[in-house]
Amino acid sequence: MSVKADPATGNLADRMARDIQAGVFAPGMWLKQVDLETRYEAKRMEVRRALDQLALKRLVRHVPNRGYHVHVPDDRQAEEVREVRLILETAAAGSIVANATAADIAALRVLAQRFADLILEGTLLDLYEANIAFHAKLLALGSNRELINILWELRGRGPSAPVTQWKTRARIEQSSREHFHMVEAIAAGDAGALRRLTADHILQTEERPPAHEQDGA
Amino acid sequence: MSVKADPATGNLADRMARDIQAGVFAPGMWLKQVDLETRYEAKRMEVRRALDQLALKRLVRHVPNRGYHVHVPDDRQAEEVREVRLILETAAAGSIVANATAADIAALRVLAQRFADLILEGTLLDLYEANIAFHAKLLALGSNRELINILWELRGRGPSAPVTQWKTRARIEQSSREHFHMVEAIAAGDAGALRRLTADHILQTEERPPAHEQDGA
DNA sequence: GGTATAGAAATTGGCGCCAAAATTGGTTAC
DNA sequence: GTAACCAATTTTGGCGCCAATTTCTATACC
Repeated sequence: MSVKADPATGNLADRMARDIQAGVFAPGMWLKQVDLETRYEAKRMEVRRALDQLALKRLVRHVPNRGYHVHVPDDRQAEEVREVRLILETAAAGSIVANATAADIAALRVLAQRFADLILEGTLLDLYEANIAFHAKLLALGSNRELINILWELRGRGPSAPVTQWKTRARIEQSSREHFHMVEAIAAGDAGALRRLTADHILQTEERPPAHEQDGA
Repeated sequence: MSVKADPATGNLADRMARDIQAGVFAPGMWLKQVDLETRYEAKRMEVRRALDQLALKRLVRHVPNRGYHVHVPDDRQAEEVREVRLILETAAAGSIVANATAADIAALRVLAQRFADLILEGTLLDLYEANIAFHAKLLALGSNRELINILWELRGRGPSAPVTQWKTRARIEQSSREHFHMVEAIAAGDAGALRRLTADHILQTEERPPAHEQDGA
């Protein structure tokens, strides 16, 4: 696919963020400004600005006089990010269920299906994009925009999905099943089930038999 | 007061952020680069970089070819920020209580007392600093650093305390009392009480009679 | 043969200058 | 007297150049 000619500064940081998340740049890799210039067809200053923004978001680390390299989250940080995501996504579950219209649910089913289809036919990058699309649509249903923003930002801080999360085909397929289960929970108006499924999805715990007990918090 | 000669770039953004929060720059005010240059004794480029960082943190807004102005959070956003803070700070309460040593509690008492003393003797800015110090020490007890970072950043996004939160002397005194109550809850090892007090502190609800029922989530 | 050192190439990062755009103030026409 | 228009000043923002620092390479010495 061709690189779109969209040289907006803010957009460059986003594009680079996506590429980092998608695993185009390996963790720890040094990002040389000249390379980025040619790769994104951007001016030197835009590259520098984008790198500063990414450094502020902790996606890259800045070492004075050495440059910027892709940040490698240690285990502790990864675990902490998961914990915060767990807190916030479960907190958002209520309003997601409350706000979802029939059209929203249909759209989510389409996105979940697209992800499922791409397991066989698509590349890992396609899969990554489809996953992002599903979760974007899902989160957009929440009523608290600040919460959504933070979650979106937080998603970038964890380890990139293709590299560490989707290690095995089985794991990807489980993710896909979880997507469908989440949609069904929303369709059923069952916020508690959505919370439970979201927690499993983030923590990547093994699939449970359908539980009926009400465990709050 | 003299401006310290600390021209670290990242630090400049923080100093400006503090000044915005403290109300030095009125909401909506245009921040002219030359003024900032002289005020902070910084180079033009540092100012620009700091402004970009603040724009990314949503503390200022950037209008192309017009400049940067202090962001005015609308009511909806302010409410949403409060909601997220509520979720996260109550979530942190558990580990705060668990981690607090006797020395920590003593330190918190000192900081709460300093705030109380400054109600009479200090300026509004002193009060602001003391409040920050208390909450910094409090949050630092949490074990999840990511959560602490987000909360700290979130604090900047809400309306500045002196301008909108501490409207009346009575309100400030209630805040001070709540500080002490929070310390006592920690000393007693009562996470539930700390959660409740934190919620009240953020929402600025009226003081309740000491409740005993267990209301989770 | 391996290591240390010096020189060369490359990379980052800062500074100043200048053009484009906007605001201000004054002047003129209606 | 008011409104519109035009000129002058101010302000932002981009571009290119160059210095400081680091990394790579080749040579010499142990």
